[in-house]
Amino acid sequence: MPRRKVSNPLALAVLACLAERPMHPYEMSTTMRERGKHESIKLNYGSLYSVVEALQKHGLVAPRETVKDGRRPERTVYEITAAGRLEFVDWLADLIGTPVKEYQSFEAGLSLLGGLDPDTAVRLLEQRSAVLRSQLQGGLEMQRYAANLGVPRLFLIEGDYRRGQVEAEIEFVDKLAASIRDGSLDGVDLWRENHRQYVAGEEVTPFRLPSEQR
Amino acid sequence: MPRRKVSNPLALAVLACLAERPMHPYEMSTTMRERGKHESIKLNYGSLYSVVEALQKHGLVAPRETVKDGRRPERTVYEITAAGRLEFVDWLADLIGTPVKEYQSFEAGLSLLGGLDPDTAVRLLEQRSAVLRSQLQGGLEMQRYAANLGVPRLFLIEGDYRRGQVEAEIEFVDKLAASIRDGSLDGVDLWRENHRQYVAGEEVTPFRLPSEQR
DNA sequence: ACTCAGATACTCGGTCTCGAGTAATCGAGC
DNA sequence: GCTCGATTACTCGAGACCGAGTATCTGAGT
Repeated sequence: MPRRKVSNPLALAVLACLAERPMHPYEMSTTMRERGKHESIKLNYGSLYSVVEALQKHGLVAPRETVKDGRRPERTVYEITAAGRLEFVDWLADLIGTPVKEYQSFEAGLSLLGGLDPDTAVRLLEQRSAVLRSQLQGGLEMQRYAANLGVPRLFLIEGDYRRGQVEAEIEFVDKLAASIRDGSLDGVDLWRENHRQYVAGEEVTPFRLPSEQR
Repeated sequence: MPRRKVSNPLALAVLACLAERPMHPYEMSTTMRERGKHESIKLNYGSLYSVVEALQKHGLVAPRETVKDGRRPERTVYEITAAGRLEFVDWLADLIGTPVKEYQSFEAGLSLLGGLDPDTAVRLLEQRSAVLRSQLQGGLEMQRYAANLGVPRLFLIEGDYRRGQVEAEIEFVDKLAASIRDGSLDGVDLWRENHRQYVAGEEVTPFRLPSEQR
């Protein structure tokens, strides 16, 4: 059983919306989009409806009324319950106060970097750096624009966080590329040799710790 | 249809293992653990076997032999195919060269930070910072230990990346906590006022852009 | 020689996720 | 007043994911 009865972060966003006022699911989705929350919390319809249903099953939200409007599909308006408010702050506190390990695809890629040849790796890292830089640029403009509209910084901190992470990643990527290029990274010689064997069709001698040497 | 026939990163690790030599699934799992790859790529048995099956279905790996050893469950040894090798480098190149947006739970939490009261938020951010610092410490020791054993840096870069990300996060968290505490973050006054209303049972006046003001 | 923890090797079915698909209504423009 | 694309609002089934559970074997200790 997962730590929480409903574990999709989208459920937290649903609780956040309903903490403000009752809504029907589709309205939650538009609200989230308007406020840019979908940049931080994955939103898709399938999950939205199943998450609301799950929240209801656990008594964290409750249907308040179902409006039938012409022959349109009826909208069910939900409200948050007392238990839902508790769950909301508890969950949120958890997210902020307790870091959890998350698996990122770039990290996965890095851990297998040896599977590429060094020159290709450098080229790709440089490409990544360039894309990250332009994303960073875009993010900054977005933030300046929002600030101009008068949105308080408080509502833009996710962006600040993201920016910090991207900046750190750029720094890392650039340094890594450089250290492969100039051979200063410990292990590149070995790496180069392995790939030479590989393209030559020879058997590749995998790395062994001194202690594992037979 | 996802970008790749098999999209679980674990499949990439499987290809990486088989690129080295034929193996049976369980051996892949132990190999990954020995090399610490499970820190970067989520590994669990259920996924492992279904992923191998999926790879086989798409012709990226093929069973080489099934060994029956006493009355133990038989082990099926797989090998990588030519198509599998192509997929491996192509996928890996993609992971390294092209950043993708990933949803992190802390970012989700930050985007809803307004749901906590400011003083609680500060307390939780301080707590997070402390945990991150100790994780960072642990990671550094691990790395020093591995370096002492003679593992080339090349095989530890995931850790370097992670460290950079954690350091950036600590910096962000500390700055954010400070700016809430001393009130220098634009929007805290509003935030405080909202929570005052909230605990007083008054109706909370949500933030509106000047342009949305009625 | 017996026991029992730990390693080996995998299976299974329930839950969660996804996103394309459906179907009705609104409204701008001819 | 008609058409067509955008918006509103939700449904559904295929497939991914998970991790507890099963069954066997090895080997250290008594």
